[in-house]
Amino acid sequence: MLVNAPRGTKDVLPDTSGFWQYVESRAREICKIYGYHEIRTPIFEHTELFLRGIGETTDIVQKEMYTFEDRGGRSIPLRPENTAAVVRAFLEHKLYAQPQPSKLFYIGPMFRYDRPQAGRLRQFHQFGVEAISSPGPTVDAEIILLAVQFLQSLGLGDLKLYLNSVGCPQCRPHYRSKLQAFYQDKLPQLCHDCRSRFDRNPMRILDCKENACAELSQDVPEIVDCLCEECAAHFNQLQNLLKAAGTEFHLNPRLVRGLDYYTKTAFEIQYSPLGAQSAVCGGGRYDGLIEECGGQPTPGIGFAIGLERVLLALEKQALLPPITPSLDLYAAPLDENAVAVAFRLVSELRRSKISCDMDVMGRSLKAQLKYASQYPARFVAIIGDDEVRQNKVMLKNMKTGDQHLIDIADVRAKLLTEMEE
RNA sequence: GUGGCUAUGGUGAAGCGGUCAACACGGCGGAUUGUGGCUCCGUUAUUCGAGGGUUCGAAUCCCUCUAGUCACCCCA
Repeated sequence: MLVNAPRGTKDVLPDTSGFWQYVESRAREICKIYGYHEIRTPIFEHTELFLRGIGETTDIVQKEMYTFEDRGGRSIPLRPENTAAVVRAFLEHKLYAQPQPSKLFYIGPMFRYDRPQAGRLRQFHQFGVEAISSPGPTVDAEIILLAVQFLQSLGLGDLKLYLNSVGCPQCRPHYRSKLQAFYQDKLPQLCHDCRSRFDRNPMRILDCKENACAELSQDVPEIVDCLCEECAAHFNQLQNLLKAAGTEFHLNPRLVRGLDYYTKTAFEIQYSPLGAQSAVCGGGRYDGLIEECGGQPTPGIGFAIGLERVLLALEKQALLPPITPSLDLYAAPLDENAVAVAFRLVSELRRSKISCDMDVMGRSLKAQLKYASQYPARFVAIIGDDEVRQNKVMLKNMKTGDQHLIDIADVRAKLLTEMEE
C-alpha cells in the first residue's frame, strides 16, 4: 500500500519523462504558431463551476468527480476538465476587456473517478485549446487545424477526423422532439440504458452499441437535416474552410459530445488502434457556456487532447524520439584527497554550464569507468595521488580511449574545444 | 459502476500439493598492484500481489480484498 501509487495514477519515471517533454514542447510550438497563449488555472475549483459548466446530469459530474470538503467546509473538486475553469478565469480577470478573441491553451492534469483501463486513468493529462469571443466558423476551422497539425507534427498517421453539428438552442429542441417522436413507439424494444436516455438525452441513443438499438436507429432523422438556417450555414462554411485547407474529415451525424455545453460544431479525432479509448481529441463549440457561467453572452470553441493516449499512439507507431542522456565529463577520484579535487573541478565546470558528474559511491576506478561508459560520458577525468600532487588530471576520451595528463586549469578549455567538434 | 481474464525478483518468465523457487537479461562485485564497452567467475526472491482458510505439508486448491488488463458505461 505504502509503495503503490493510488489506483489509476501513474508515475512518469526518468526513462519516459523525456517523451512527455517532447510532446509538450510540440504542443507549445504549435500554439505559438497559431497565436495561442498559455493559461494556468488551479487544479481544484468550486463544485458549482462544474455543475453549471459541464452540466448536472452528465456522467462526469454525477459519478466521476473527485470532490472533497476542505477545512473551511467548501465543496471542492479536482478539475475533471479545464474548459469551465478557463471560462471562469476569462470572466474573473475580465479578459473580455482586452482585444478579442482570447486564444488560450493549457497543459495539465485532470481527474476523473472511473474504472482505469489502458488510455484511461484517474489522473490524466490534457493539452487543450480555447478560442473565446469569435462566433466562427473561421476560428472553428483554425482550432481543428491546430489539433490536426499538432498530431501530424508528431508523425501520427491513421487519424480520423469526425465532424458534426449539434445545433443550437434554436434548433436542437426541434430535433430532440423529432427524435423522441421517432423512438416513441420503439421504446419497449430499446435497451435499458437507452430507455433512460430517451428523456434525458435522446441524442445519445444514436450512439448505442447494443445491436437492437442500432438496428432501430437505422432510419433515424439526422440532425444535419434539422439545423436552423444559421447553424446550417455555419456548418457549411466550416466544411468549406476545411476543404479549402485540404483537411480530410468525415461527417458523423451520430457524434454527440458528453458535455452539456456544446453547440454547433462538434468534432473528434480518433486513432482506432487504441481500442475502446480511441478518441485522442475531442472538442466543439460552446456558445452558451460563458453566459451560463455568469458572463455576457459570448461564443467560444475549444478541444482537449488526451496526452496519455497520444503517447500510447506514438508508442504503437514507434514514433517516440530516442532519449539519449549524455555527459561531457565524469570525474573519477581514487581516494579522499582526490575526491576534494574532483569535487572542485566538477563544481567549476558546472558553473560554466558544462555537464559533468562524479563518483559518489566510493567505487573502484574500474567500476567508475564502467559507470561512466554506461552514462555515456564523453570524457573521464581520472584523479589519483600522482595527479593531485601535480595539479593535473588524466583526461580520457571514452570514445577513442586516448588519454593525456593535463593541468586541471586547462580542463575547461580542453573540453570546450573538444565539444566544438 | 457492471462483466471476463490475469498477478512469481529490477525486467522477461519456468514451476501446476512435498528436498535449497529454474533459466535469461539487468544490477552489484571480482579476474595480481590506477583504466570501461567483449569474455569468464561470484552475488542478487527466508519468498511467490495482500489477508484468511483447506492440508501432515501450498507459489501451486478455496474465499475475500487489492491492483493490472479487456469489454461495457463514459470520455481525452
